Amino acid sequence: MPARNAEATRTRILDAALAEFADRGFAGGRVDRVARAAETNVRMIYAYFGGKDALFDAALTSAIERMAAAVPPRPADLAAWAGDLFDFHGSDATTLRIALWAQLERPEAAAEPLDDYLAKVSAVTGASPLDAVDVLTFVYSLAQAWYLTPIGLLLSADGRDPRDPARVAAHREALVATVHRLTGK
Amino acid sequence: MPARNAEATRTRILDAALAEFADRGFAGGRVDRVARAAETNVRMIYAYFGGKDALFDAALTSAIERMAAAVPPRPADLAAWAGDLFDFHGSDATTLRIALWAQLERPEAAAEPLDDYLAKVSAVTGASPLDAVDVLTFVYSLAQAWYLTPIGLLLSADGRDPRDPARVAAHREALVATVHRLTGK
DNA sequence: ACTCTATAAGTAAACGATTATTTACTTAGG
DNA sequence: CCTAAGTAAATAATCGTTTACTTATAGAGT
Repeated sequence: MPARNAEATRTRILDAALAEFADRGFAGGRVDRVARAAETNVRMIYAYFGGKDALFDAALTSAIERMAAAVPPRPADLAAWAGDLFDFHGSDATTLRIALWAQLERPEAAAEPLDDYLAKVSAVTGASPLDAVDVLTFVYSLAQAWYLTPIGLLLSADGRDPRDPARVAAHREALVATVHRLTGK
Repeated sequence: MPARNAEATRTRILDAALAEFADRGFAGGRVDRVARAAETNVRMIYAYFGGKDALFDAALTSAIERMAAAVPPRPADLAAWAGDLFDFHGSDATTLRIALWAQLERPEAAAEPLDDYLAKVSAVTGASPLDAVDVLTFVYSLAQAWYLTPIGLLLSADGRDPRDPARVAAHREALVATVHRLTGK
């Protein structure tokens, strides 16, 4: 391992950028903070990625590729797929957050990476009384619902602690059952 | 109508801030742009609201109060409520966007205003096999699903144009039917 | 009615701190 | 020793906030 490693530096920048943008968004994300977290300097970011815009897009694409790899499309069993997505977002909020931010701040860039992934799911949606794309948006949305709900709201409206693993597991069960019913059993 | 009107100026600032923050978020929102849109100057914003943080919170609360007034809670008919929410967000994306941004950028401030509103819905959830809070998060999420889906994704995955009113109406029907089934008919 | 004035409403400009981006320079390695 | 990798520092623009100032308006005292 040489002291100078372009590939490794690029990867460190990408990882740091993903963490930064998922946490603070594009407008709130700081280039010099990414450089410090990646143990390099801003000049390298511009050398490898061109600018803040391109860095964000690269981080977004990277995150969605990881999700696609960790949670493969399962068009034949959407309920199981929803459960997988739920677990994935529960173990790490990064992907959900950067995707949300992309949707709000850079809607053009938001579509492309998700496109390939979700298209595979909508391709074969089994036998449902509903339109395939409607089902897809519903299922994808249901899998995120828990994490999009303000925690303070859950704390006050629910009798149980939303951070309790048992509570989360209960919601997961409700999710899988709901998608099951939604897709026509 | 006097040339000097504190109440009117305050209202203009609040409306301009809501539009600005819904469009660009907290970090991306600019105080001087709000001042210009409100036909006043930044000093007034600090006189009336104290600072950017408090201005955002005031705009968020204002937006959710408008939503609560326009789409009253209907715990007895969640499917109809979901349809109302869908129509509301379809006619104006402001509330959905600023709420999403608040959830990402200011999670502490995000909960409170929504709290009262959604608590009323979850209070009486009729007869459902699922937990009341689970149902609430599902229904609220389903009503937003269409607008949280990247338009580019819909354009490529769906055979129909997602901006076509007929297509939107079809999704609305699917939404109401789904919530109906979800709440145990 | 009529000033006079205290105070609220409004404005312009500057301050100080950041921020994305670039220029100029240094160093390691084949 | 030449090129790619890495670094430091400057640039130029921007942004939230404050200071210092001006103007209108309502009400008290005559």
